[in-house]
Amino acid sequence: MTTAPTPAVRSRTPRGQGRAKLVSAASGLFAEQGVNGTSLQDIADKLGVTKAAVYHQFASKEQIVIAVAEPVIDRLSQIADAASARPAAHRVRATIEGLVDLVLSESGTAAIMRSDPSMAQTLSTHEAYLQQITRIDALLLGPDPSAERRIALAFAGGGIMSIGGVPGMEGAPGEVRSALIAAMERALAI
Amino acid sequence: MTTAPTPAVRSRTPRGQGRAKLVSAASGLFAEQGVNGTSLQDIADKLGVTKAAVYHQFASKEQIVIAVAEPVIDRLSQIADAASARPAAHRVRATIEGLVDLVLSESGTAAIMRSDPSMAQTLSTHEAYLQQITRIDALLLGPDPSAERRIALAFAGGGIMSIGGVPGMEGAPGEVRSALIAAMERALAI
DNA sequence: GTCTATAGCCCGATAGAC
DNA sequence: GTCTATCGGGCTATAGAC
Repeated sequence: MTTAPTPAVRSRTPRGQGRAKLVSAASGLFAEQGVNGTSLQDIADKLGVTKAAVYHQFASKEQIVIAVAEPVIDRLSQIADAASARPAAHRVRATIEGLVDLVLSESGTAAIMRSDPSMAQTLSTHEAYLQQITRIDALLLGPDPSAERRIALAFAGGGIMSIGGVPGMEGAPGEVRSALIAAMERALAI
Repeated sequence: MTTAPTPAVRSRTPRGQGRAKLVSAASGLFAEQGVNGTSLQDIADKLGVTKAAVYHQFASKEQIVIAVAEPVIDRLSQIADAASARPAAHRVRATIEGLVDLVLSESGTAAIMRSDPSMAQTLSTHEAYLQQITRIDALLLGPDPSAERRIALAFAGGGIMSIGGVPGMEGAPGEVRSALIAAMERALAI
């Protein structure tokens, strides 16, 4: 069949250059002030437009919250895909590396996705998010995990996702990455 | 001199049984909904009174936020005191044990103190908090820490403080405690 | 796709009676 | 120490012109 090629990721951004800018602005504000602490007026001001212009792009504030989270959810999916394709012995390491790279590049968004109450409530009913978190947890736990390892995962998960909120992590890039990978491997080593 | 004994901790709760109930109610709501997501009306409703009654006890919402954080700050101070009094070789372990006991007993409050943007803003100008955090960090870092250890501390600090937000941690109490201590020691071991 | 204008609601905070 | 009542303002969201 010679059907027209369907773009692999047409995504939820049908057409819109302004939409991407809006999501970027909202993401930064959410990370600084929290979701509840950020009004649509704040977002509009940062873009130099009015609230009504924002509402032309998104039907509600919750839709903006989802749009902010979606790139991170997509990357969680990619991390789980890549790790699952590797031999069992390398899956934990591959998952850890993927998560560290994720929080280093999307630090603010990753942090609020774990800790912001408003974001948490939205994501708790967002199937795509729950699916990917379940996959990541399963990869990090391995088969037949002990209670000790489950607790260590809760600890390590909170640690890695909270890194974005910590100042002074911008210094030597490669060093931060390897140190975080090492710390997470140690935390999970049981 | 035989002056009247000054109560060691008269605290900021001059007189008030209702005040303690109010702080307790606010603490729970802050943990569930975040500070920005909790209105004075929410707090008043949980107590079965009106907003005006809440304002009789606290002059502003920020004063409630500080009152919620204060017991945790006091315990951080006690942890640092106790750990500092021990031989250098035992200080890290003593600090870790203190922090684990703290998050297991004040889980919700500890979590929001690390992650809630509104709480963070209030605490960033609260000298008592900054002092105790500095002491705890110094105890966990030890003398002349490497960059690697500083990064591990940021990771471990986020992990331990976020435990309160994780479900399913209510199970076997002693087991959770020892598993968390072990995970944190491993994360910091460099 | 952006604007002005506004509806309708809830917010934090205050005044004053009991 | 709790109440009723209210102020001024910001919030999400909508309507409709350009």
